[in-house]
Amino acid sequence: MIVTRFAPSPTGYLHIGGLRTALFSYLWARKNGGKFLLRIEDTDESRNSEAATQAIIEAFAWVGLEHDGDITYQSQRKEVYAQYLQQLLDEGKAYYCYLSKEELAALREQQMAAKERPRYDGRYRDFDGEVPRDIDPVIRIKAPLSGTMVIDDGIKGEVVFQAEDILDDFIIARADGTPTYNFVVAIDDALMGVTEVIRGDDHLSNTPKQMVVYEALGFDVPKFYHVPMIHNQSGKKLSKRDGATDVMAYKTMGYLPEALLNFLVRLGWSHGDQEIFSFDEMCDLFDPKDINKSASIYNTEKLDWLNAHYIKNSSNTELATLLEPYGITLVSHDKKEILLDVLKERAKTLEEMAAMVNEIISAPKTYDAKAVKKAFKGDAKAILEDFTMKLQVRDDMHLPSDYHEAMEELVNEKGIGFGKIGQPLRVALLGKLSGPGLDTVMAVIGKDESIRRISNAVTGIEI
RNA sequence: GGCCCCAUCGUCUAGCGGUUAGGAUCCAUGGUUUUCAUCCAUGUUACCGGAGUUCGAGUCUCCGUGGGGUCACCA
Repeated sequence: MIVTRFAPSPTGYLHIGGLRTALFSYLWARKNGGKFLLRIEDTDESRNSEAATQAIIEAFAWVGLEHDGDITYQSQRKEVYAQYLQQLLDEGKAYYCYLSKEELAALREQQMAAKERPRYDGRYRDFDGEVPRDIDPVIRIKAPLSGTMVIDDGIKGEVVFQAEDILDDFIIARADGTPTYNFVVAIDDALMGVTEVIRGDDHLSNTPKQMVVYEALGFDVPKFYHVPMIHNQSGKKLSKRDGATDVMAYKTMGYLPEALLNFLVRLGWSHGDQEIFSFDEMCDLFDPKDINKSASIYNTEKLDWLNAHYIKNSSNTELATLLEPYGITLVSHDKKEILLDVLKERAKTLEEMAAMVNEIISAPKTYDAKAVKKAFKGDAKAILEDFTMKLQVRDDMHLPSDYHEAMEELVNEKGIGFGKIGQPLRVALLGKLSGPGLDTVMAVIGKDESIRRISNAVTGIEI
């Protein structure tokens, strides 16, 4: 069975890049009828926070990625790591190293000065002399110091490292006894039964170290897929400092989770020319072999387009609910269908849509000066007053077509173009020259409110 | 700097030895719309450079160049 995982360290919100690798892992598990596990890498107590863990869970919930089984917390597995540490010590595959931090730093400086690669020199590897007192030792693992390490990566292909280029006896437990990342990752992935590790390719150079651990402990090495980074506009690795990378910020800005996922799945992955993927389609079609080898630049132009697409295809009931966090209450509005039918063709985000609702529902507080100048010339006011009379004599005004007829009648009687009435009317109703069809606007706000706004404009606008 | 990865329109990408190098987005223009947006149509724009292999190279090889990642008692 295929088992994948997402293993964030809870140091802040979940960001876009993390969500994408999580999505890839999720899809690959679903596609294969396998499991997708979630592990919180909270071994560094000084940097972790419970709030960050909650933020990650909240983001997962919002986009609808469900992990299988319970969440694994590394902070709750200290005994497990201690046990394997002891095992390696007992088997002579790891050893205590009494080199102090200061001595290590000095060694590194010396090597750098000599233009050598900074690395631990192995002085305690087979040490049987007198052990220094007053030093809490770290534990180092015996790594192969020659030979080649080969990663059969599902995306990059075969990646070959020379052990002497990249390895030394690296630290697997700190002086305070806590285990380090490369050690616990390997243990947890093995114990959790993870068969496919899909992660950012910034981890590619960590992989040989983890392979050392797998081998020392006799675990099977999983299949690795190192996904190319997402870069920011300046071509560097996308980080939390780049802004607008908090997944939940996209909710606030009015993006739909299906749009965000569709956007992310196409960043670095493709299935021919297809652009639109439903969640089910993604699960069905995703394959890591179709992931690109090169990094992509983060650019949300396409996200806006996708979001507009998914808004258009949402039901009015769904939209009414989604607009509520923006202070829009439409459930009981008798013209909500008409309003939403029109607005969902126009909005790129829910936030934008909410603003559009407000522009229609509430009377304009100000009139755009340019719009007034353009629309209120000649006999505009007279035409508006004529139109008011047309409205007043009509009953049963409900549909946009009812208002359209009234406008049509007026332009026909007066022998004028639609613009003659449309322009000033638009300013009167909305305060500006753009917006949805006037017949729709009037149908939504009703006859009385329409007349009120027109009369306000006629008396309130100075020409 | 060492090691590793990468390289097609501005951006996301298709291509897997023979194509007028395709799609999407963005942008521009036209149509639809009383306006704006939507929608539809059209258009501009790309194989990093150089050798080699081959009848033929965006595709394979090598060398450059450029970009990125990583080198912790962080994860």
